[in-house]
Amino acid sequence: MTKSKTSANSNDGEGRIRKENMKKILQAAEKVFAANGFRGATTADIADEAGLPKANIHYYFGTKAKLYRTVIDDIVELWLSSFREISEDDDPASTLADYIRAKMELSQNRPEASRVFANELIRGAPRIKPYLSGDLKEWVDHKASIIDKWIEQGKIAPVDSRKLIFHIWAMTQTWADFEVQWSCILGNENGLQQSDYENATNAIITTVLRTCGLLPTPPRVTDIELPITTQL
Amino acid sequence: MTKSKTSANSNDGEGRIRKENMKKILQAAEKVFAANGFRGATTADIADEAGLPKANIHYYFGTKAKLYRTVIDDIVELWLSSFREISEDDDPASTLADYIRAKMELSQNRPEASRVFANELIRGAPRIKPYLSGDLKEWVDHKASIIDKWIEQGKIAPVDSRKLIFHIWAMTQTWADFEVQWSCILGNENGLQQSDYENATNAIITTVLRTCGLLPTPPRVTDIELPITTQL
DNA sequence: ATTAATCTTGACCATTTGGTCAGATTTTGA
DNA sequence: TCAAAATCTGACCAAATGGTCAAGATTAAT
Repeated sequence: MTKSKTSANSNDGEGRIRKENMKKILQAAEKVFAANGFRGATTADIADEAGLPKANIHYYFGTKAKLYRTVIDDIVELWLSSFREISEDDDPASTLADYIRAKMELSQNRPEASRVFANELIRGAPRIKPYLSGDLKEWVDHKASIIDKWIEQGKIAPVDSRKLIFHIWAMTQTWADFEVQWSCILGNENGLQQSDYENATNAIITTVLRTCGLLPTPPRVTDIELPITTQL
Repeated sequence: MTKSKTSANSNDGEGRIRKENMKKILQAAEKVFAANGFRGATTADIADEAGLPKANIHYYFGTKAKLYRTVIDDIVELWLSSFREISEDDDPASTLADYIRAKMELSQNRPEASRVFANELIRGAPRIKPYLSGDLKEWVDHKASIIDKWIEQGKIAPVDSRKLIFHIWAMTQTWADFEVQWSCILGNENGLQQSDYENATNAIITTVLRTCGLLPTPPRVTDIELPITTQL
């Protein structure tokens, strides 16, 4: 009735404390799960990383398994939502290049998310198989069908569309998952530089566009369709 | 002095029992470490997998860390030894194709080895950084220099040789590390088929050769050298 | 100011974990 | 055959782990 003083001087939401702490915990959890996998991560580590007592983690999330589940679900949502819709009328070259850039930005800005996911996959995806066979499969099927249409329309060279998608993922995610390997080999033990990501992005775009016959590169090239010739 | 009866009826080595058990344990350890990472793996799991009591594992390897170290070292040795030497006089197309095939065979036949390594890298490679910056960097530097010579000689199109190697690794190893993801998306929840590996191998070879301007594909192509054009 | 709801936290517990050990068993070598 | 060397293993331990809880502290709402 009486206009309560605040309740939200800037409407930053009900349960302010709750929201803030859950966020802190989720960020810490992503980091620790990325670095140790589900079994290797400890709630004590997560609590330390979040700067909260361990009991607090359980107050908000119940069990380690539920916390992990939340982290994974957030990542999946990020994954699926962060790429624009595409259609068969889009320009293949710029669409593919944009997609590769977006994935590389994720690798650079959210490497831990990528690693949590990688950990889960390496273990055989015990807790996300349904998602792989469901939403993710649908997503890939849909994108692949568009690529196939591009091929039919003679817009790009014949390629195995699903494998093209897989290999784009492999090349982009490797820069997050195995960052340490690439930085060591490039002679930078302290991590990759901005320029490394830029070069890598360009290299991947080049590879994918050449694969699709979209870059007038090595020897000159024009746009014709021809039978898929793969064997050496 | 007296010619001892056997000591090895078929010379399968001194310490037969020792050798056999260590092998059993190492195989079990590779599996368990691959599936759980170092911290997530338990010596009890490894013992079960090996069919031996836990104390036996410690009898042969001392600590979990030493066992892990041995597993990693074996994998590194396998890695570095399983590709033939190459020289600038070799034919680029067949050399690259052979290399990709060899890597894919490793992915198919020793997926757990690949996953142990992947686990280690995701964690920031705490125990193998020296190897990454040492032997592995040298290996890559050497191969990259040969690719660069091919470019100079006009045998292949201009490419970023190190990134080419990285991306070959990424594309080939993803079929071991993330097998479950690809099989789910391809609609085969029970794992990949022989034909999947074959198709993937061909897709990767195609991609790499097109990247290097070595496949007369999309639109027809002849073998000329031209300036590096990478930006979209 | 008061009270209900929310949040905080040290202490605690049962289970799991890496690792040890001493005594028993098997293998080896002459 | 027989003793030394190697192997085996159940029982055990201290530390770490996921999780609980009850009592206090803080915040929110009137």
